[in-house]
Amino acid sequence: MLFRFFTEIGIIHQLTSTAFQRILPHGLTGAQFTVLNHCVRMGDDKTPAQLADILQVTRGTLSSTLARLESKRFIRLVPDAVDGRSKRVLLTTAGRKAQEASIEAAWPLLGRVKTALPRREVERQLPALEALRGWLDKDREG
Amino acid sequence: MLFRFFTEIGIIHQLTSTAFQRILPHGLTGAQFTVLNHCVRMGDDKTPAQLADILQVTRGTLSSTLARLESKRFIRLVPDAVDGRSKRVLLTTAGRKAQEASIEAAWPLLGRVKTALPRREVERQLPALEALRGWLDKDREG
DNA sequence: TTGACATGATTTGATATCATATTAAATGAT
DNA sequence: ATCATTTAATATGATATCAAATCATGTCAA
Repeated sequence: MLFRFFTEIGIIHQLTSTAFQRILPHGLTGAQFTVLNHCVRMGDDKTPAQLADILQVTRGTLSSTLARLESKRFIRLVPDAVDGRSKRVLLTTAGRKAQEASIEAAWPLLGRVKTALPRREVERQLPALEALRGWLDKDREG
Repeated sequence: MLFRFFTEIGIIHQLTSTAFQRILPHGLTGAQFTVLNHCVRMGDDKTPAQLADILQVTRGTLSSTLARLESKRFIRLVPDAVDGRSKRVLLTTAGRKAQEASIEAAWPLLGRVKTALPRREVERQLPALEALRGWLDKDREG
């Protein structure tokens, strides 16, 4: 039962993330978009370590994603002024535009999904998912 | 809102699949376990193409997972008797034991998760997730 | 002050995954 | 019968991901 639940979650993630990836512009991947999107919506100027914690990936993984975004000139990695070990992730104008173009491109896909998943259904499920995510995050550390 | 929903799904999948992977025996990965588990529960003797459709991965992806399982002697790939292009995936005794050992090893993890996600909550959510998965699968093809 | 430990970023090695290309075998039309 | 198309499996190249290792810098205690 519980197993079935997580299997469904896994397949839904699989299907949606590859569908989403196919429509992204500039050869962006889902992971790359996630970074850009966070910077646009929650602000940039965070360290890679902070970003990795927020996005729930390892620092090594994020390091490689940041390198690809930097080579596309969508972010810049600048040394931190006070801590010599640290860096800061800054969104470029091109990066902001790429995020906007991605949202734009996702419209048709989101529209289709809405027909299968009405707003009230999302509202019904989201709190439980958020709670579960929070618990899993805590359990992982403890 | 819809975006948030899929973000939560993605992170939950991320966290649970790596936690699960850490407890798996024999260096099994989640993808490898998924194949063994399907063979045990739904029967083996399917072709790679059938299995790929069921598990919602591409044939190329499954091909590589099957190669690893075969090198661990957990499955055998035998030529199909009637169709010269095709093969059959057969579970070995060692493969069946590995699936059992995996289930065994997952008990503590599942127990912990149950405290955060009671059975009635799963029952409440599962139908909607299954419906969504079915819809996504259809949409992907059409 | 210096040596031990902690922290930030990166690198490496393994696996998963997709898209695309390739090869082999079956099927179908002419 | 032969050629074109379809289908099965595999191979290739790119990216994501984790775990573990490495390297540089910072911090703290003796």
